[in-house]
Amino acid sequence: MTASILSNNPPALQRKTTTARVVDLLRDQILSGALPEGIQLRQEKLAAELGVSRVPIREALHQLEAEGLVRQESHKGAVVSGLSIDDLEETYEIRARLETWLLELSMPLMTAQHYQQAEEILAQIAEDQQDENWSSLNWAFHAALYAPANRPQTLALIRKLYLNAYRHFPLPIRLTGGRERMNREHQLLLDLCRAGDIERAKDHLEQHILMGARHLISRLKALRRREGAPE
Amino acid sequence: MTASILSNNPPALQRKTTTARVVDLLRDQILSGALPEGIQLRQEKLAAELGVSRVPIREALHQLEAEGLVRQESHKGAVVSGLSIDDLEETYEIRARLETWLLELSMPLMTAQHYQQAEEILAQIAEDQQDENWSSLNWAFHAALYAPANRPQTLALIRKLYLNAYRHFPLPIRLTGGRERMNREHQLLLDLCRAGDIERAKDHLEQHILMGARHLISRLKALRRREGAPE
DNA sequence: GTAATGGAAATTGGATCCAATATCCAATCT
DNA sequence: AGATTGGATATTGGATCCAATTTCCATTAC
Repeated sequence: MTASILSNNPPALQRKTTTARVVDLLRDQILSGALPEGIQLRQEKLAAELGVSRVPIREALHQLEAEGLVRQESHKGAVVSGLSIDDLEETYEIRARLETWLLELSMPLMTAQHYQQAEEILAQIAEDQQDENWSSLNWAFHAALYAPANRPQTLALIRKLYLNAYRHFPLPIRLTGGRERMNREHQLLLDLCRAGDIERAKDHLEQHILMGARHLISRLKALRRREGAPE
Repeated sequence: MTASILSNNPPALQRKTTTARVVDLLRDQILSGALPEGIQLRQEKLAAELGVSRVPIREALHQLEAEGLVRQESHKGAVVSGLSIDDLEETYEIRARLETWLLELSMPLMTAQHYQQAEEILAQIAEDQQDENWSSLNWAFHAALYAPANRPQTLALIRKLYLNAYRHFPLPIRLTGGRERMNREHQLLLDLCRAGDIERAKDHLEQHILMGARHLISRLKALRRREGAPE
């Protein structure tokens, strides 16, 4: 390839700096799993592939390190970081706490329009037969439920946890409980919201999140066992 | 001054990279309030003061940007970021949620040793007449209560929120409710833990956090009103 | 007098060059 | 043979140099 996966320069104005675009690109690749956990990120290689010098690469790596997506050691370079099983479990517990809270704040403020919007996202999920956009649609559904709570920082935090937890898994593993169960749970959650039953909705959401975590973790454990002792 | 606030090189080995030390230094200065919200960070000036080239400065700024401590715009440089009042309030709400949760997990696992440790921190706070270490001791007390829960990620997250919220205020403002009230609340919280009364302990902790937020915010509002419209 | 314009100075962004450290492999010693 | 050492190679870290953008101020037009 010639120069530049990056050079999709917006025709009119190129507002973003090279470093920022490198950050965005690498973040996408990591969160999507294209750059899997544990892989070495060589500065020169990346620079060549993206058609830039090493400087923006280095600045990008520092930024990603602060975001927790890569780890760097002094003269050894950058590696895409992973999550231990304990970390993963904890991440889901935090999500369960914060999401049930946002739902509680949100429910009294929900209007027909909100229900409508959530319903549409569920319809999109149903249409998405190949699950190409499953992850982002799933997030969109959750986010739609919490929107009325108007807690942008919390929402951003949860989103970060969500993406960071999911990224490690190839798609088949993410849909642990099966599409149908997921869809049923989402629909039930939305129905409980419509009914205004805050307690049951919270309980259900908590189960939804923690069950997902449990399935994911058991699959992951099995996977890692099969692979022997992955360093 | 000659070269280098940084050059406290550990006599034996200098393990850390220059960039990392710049990050640590700037983070400390920002979180301690030495570099106040809104101040411009000129790369060349910093480089000269620290006795290094601009490269590690730039990498450090990118890292701090990812941590949310500074904001950068394309050719305009870096500015120490602030929190809006809404953001501040939200931060405290998140803390209230997560900390009451950790306390709930923690309490059944607490032993005499944990009580002892917390008590010692309270003693240190009492001794610290000038409140030099008030902020870190206050955090240490909270962290000590949550230690048995064994949720390192959550604890790190809360700590980050804590520091990021407090940094904007000069010390007198932080101790909004007055030393005595703070100490009384801490002592009561610890007593409730000893008594094993989870519900009351959680309630009290929540009030402790949210009241602190309310006082802080009202003081801050007054302060900003007095200053006219600070950009 | 005020607004607009042009250009110099200041500042950031990116590339290249050099130094420091780590890694790898062959030669040597036990 | 296996461990160890020494040096070549690869890779990262830091400094300097150049280009691009913004900021500021003086000049000009109205």
